[in-house]
Amino acid sequence: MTEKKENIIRVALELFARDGYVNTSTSKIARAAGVSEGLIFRHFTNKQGLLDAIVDSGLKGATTFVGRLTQMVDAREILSVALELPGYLVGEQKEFWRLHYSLKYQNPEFEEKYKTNDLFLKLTTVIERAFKELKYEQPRQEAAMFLLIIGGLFSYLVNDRSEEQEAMVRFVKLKYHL
Amino acid sequence: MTEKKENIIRVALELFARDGYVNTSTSKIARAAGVSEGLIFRHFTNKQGLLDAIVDSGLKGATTFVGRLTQMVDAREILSVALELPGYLVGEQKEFWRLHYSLKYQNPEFEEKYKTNDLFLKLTTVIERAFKELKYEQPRQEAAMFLLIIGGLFSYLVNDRSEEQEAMVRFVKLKYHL
DNA sequence: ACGATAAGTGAGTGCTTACTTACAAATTTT
DNA sequence: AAAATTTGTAAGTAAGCACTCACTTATCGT
Repeated sequence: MTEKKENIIRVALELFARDGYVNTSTSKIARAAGVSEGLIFRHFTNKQGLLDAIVDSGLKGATTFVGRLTQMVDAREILSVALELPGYLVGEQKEFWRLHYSLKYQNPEFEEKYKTNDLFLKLTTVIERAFKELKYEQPRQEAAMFLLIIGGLFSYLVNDRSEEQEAMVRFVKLKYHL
Repeated sequence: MTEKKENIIRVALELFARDGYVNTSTSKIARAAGVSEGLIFRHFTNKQGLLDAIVDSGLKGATTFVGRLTQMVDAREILSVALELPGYLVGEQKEFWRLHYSLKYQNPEFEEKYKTNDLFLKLTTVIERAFKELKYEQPRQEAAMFLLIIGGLFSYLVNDRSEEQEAMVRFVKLKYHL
């Protein structure tokens, strides 16, 4: 991976996250990255290809995190670590997760295309298992609600409300005796 | 309001919600609405003006609903009705709420511009008051978490998952003894 | 019936868009 | 060191964009 190619990816993520995918032209990206516009197409074929490269690399962090979760055994630990998922992921890739949300509500095919639902499903399964082990009466529903809260934590962080996110994590841990 | 003007608004909402604001050109709207493109600008000055008209009218339902909530006295009724907010609003204006979410994550100035935060704050206040009256230990945090769940209900509905939304409403009502 | 205002049209306008092409320079392979 | 491949550029291109303008048609108060 040449330096210029890395530049393109880095700058494109920045602009996509700030202004949105559709509002960011390839000429803007080229200018900001200090390369010719043609180079974008040499490396990524088209604008969508550039987005694909960004999303693929961005989802890796989430995939490994969820992978680690599925291997844990202690139910309380699973729930506790799952609660820290948003803070962990957004902490090191905030721009990517902003972009993720803007794409999700703009492009209906987004989720299936990048298989974020698979990831989500895995997360659901492992959380449901934890609630089952903790003898909650409706583990499936508990898991769904827990995931709603985790989703909310994401949106806190993506919208620069990290204090509220931290307070909420503490509060939820208390509520669930974690 | 002439029939053609109404047509423009209706069709534009449909296309904005389906394809996104930026991806929908004024010429497409004109064609789909059966009017000349110039008429859009005669009535709404520019494309943003058309969006403003759509959002202003779309937010009215939410405003009156929250207004009614603030006048209720019974704490349990407040929480119960608040839980039905997403179903009620999305039920009759699903396209608008899809659009709302896509704009929210695309345009950073969206919330302040249309004052949706005011609405959200009012909702927070009334729910916190309800939890206080019900003698919950941390009414502020309880309210924040309750709102996270309500936000999740919105995203269920906007993504065509109404069964999950209904199941969740029932489950939450049970959990909070509503 | 008339004059004014509002509603509506359609052919432009200049600009930006994603993308291509022909070519040059750098790097790697043999 | 020659050949082949990869990386890079600059100047296009056609299509689409939001918006304008000169104009016609309909509505309506007097």
